[in-house]
Amino acid sequence: MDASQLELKNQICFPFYSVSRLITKAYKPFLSKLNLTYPQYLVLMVLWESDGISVNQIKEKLLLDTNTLSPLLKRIEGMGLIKRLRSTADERSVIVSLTEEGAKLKIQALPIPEKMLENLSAEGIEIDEIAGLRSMLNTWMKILSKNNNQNESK
Amino acid sequence: MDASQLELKNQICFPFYSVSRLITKAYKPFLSKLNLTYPQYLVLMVLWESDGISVNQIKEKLLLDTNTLSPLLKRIEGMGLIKRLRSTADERSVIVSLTEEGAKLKIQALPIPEKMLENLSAEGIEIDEIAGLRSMLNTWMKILSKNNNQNESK
DNA sequence: CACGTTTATATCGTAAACGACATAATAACA
DNA sequence: TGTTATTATGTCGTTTACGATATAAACGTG
Repeated sequence: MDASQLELKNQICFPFYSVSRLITKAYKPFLSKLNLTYPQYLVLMVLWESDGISVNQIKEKLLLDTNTLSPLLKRIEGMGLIKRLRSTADERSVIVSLTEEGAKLKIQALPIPEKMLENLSAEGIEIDEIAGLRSMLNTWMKILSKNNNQNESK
Repeated sequence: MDASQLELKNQICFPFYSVSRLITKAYKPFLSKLNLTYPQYLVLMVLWESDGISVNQIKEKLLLDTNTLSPLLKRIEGMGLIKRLRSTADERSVIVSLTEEGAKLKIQALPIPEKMLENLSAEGIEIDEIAGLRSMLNTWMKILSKNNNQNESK
């Protein structure tokens, strides 16, 4: 049992946790111009890509549970960017769709990803490295979320 | 301006955000046996490595601000694992040190990192890959946290 | 059709995160 | 020395996360 494994620099979760928070913080100047938080921006990205989907479909795309999504969606609705309507086909489902204002916000959001990449590369992070890392993380995401679902169905 | 950059699968922040949450969730079964949350575990790891340091030193190691750390430390103190004492040398500082109970908890925490690695590799994630990723993320952490400090001092 | 089960969503409580701001102690320097 | 600036910590309010639990609709099966 190697005690050095408990040192912070040898942890795998800690750098994930920190880098995730730091990148979210790096998004903040761009997102605060649109009066959005990062999770709100994620929801809108999902809807800009596929409008009129159910809460459950958003849950699956973002890997967030409904106890997180429900209040999050309510706030975005309160800002007038989305509407929530019970599905008539299945009254358990709630369909989330963009308002005109919410759809228009996409235009202002368009330059954000590019600007973020510019910022990261200005900090000395290679663009190639980012692309490689992204695909690796997407693989990890699939593996870990599968495990997550298995636990849920226990 | 490429609209596909706004798609979730092309984002760099989203996989970080998700993988970070999923790994934290994977820690949960181990940590809940010790009645700890992940951030509480991080604080204890810092103290197990260097006991009797100031809140400010913990802040620098974990990249968490004092408005997050103060209540976090209070909770850990409430659990009887640490003590907080004003430094006599500099009365602005608060020195955090482990209680006997807090120090003993390290023994129970020792097997956690190894078990986590076993779990990840059982999921199909290569150990080599983890080591490489860790060093890459540690580099990113330094770059992004430097930028973070620069913003603070503006 | 009745009734237990699953599904979709939501509420509640607690613990992070973090911006904005407050407070007290120390440092810096005119 | 007096006064301004900086440093270390903390409080407050808001938004996420998420476990536990609730509720209503739909499904499955005898």
